[in-house]
Amino acid sequence: MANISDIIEAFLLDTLGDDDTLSISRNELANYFSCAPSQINYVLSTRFTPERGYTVESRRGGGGSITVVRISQPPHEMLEELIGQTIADGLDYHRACQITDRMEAERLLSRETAQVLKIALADKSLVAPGIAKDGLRAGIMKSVLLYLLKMNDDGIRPRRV
Amino acid sequence: MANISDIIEAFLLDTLGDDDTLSISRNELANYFSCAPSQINYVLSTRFTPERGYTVESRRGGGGSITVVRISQPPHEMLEELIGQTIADGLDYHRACQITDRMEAERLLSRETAQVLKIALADKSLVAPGIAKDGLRAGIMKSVLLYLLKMNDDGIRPRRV
DNA sequence: AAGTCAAAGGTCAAAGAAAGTCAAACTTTG
DNA sequence: CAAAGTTTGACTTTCTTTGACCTTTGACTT
Repeated sequence: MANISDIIEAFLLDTLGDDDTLSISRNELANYFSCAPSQINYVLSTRFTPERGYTVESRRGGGGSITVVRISQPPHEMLEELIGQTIADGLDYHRACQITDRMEAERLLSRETAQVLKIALADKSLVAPGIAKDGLRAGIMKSVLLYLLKMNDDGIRPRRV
Repeated sequence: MANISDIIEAFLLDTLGDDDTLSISRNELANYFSCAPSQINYVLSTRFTPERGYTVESRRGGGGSITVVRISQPPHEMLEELIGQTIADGLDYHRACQITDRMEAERLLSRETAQVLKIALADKSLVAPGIAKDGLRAGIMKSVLLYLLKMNDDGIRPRRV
């Protein structure tokens, strides 16, 4: 955690607090952290992405600024979107973690469940000689997402399968 | 016992002490012990395995580092037993559900997590042409069980995998 | 209204900083 | 001696930092 990017990310999240929008000046921020202004763009484009539930807007010119927006989306919409992305063509572990983290952040999964799901989807867990793990992962993830979608749609508490 | 790997292992264990996570810089460590950086990977992959109660996380790039996470100090008997059975010769869905239910009953898993796990282990989630699903299931279940040793042993907050 | 210009922010690629992989060489051990 | 375990180093991948150059915008002239 000794890199500037993480620190700036933390700062932004903290400043954001419970609000869902935050406007700042790129130059001021860069100055505050004594880094190149483009560093701010780097942080924004790697951490405040739609995948993680954020959007960034900005205006140039005098008095311009950057606005970070937390996206709020109804659960089933988000799930559908994630399912769409998952079907595509396999899911590597990294992306699987992103999706899981996102679901956790959106309270669609408890911390524990998210954790266990990640374990289940890890390369180590998927012992499949000669089989594309990414495809396997996609299949599992999709099932889980569909299950959550269903739960969510009819508000039923999870029960025996 | 005078080989570097053992010494590094001892050092890490000692530094870990009573904590359950330890972050270090691979290069610094290698430098400290005057060995090749990849030696550290060797130590981690042979000694800090899930079987022995550890997992390892890492990040590359500037400010990157390696984190060793202790899953469990003393292996828990019931889980060990289950793991043993699981490794044996594959796991059909039915048996997977039994184990999952048992874990739920033992309060090792919440209802939600148990549910999601079952979904993940269902036949239809495991799209693997020509691969023994039972073997796959065993691998996944084994990983999850190993992970759970930690929550059970010391109720520590789950963290990133 | 058109032109000018400084003040924002944006882009991109190169350099730097870690960590990961893998196979070959070497050492121990049964 | 053969098998198993270690050690090394060359090469790869991923992530971060920096800086040079580009585009947009609004205010201020003329």
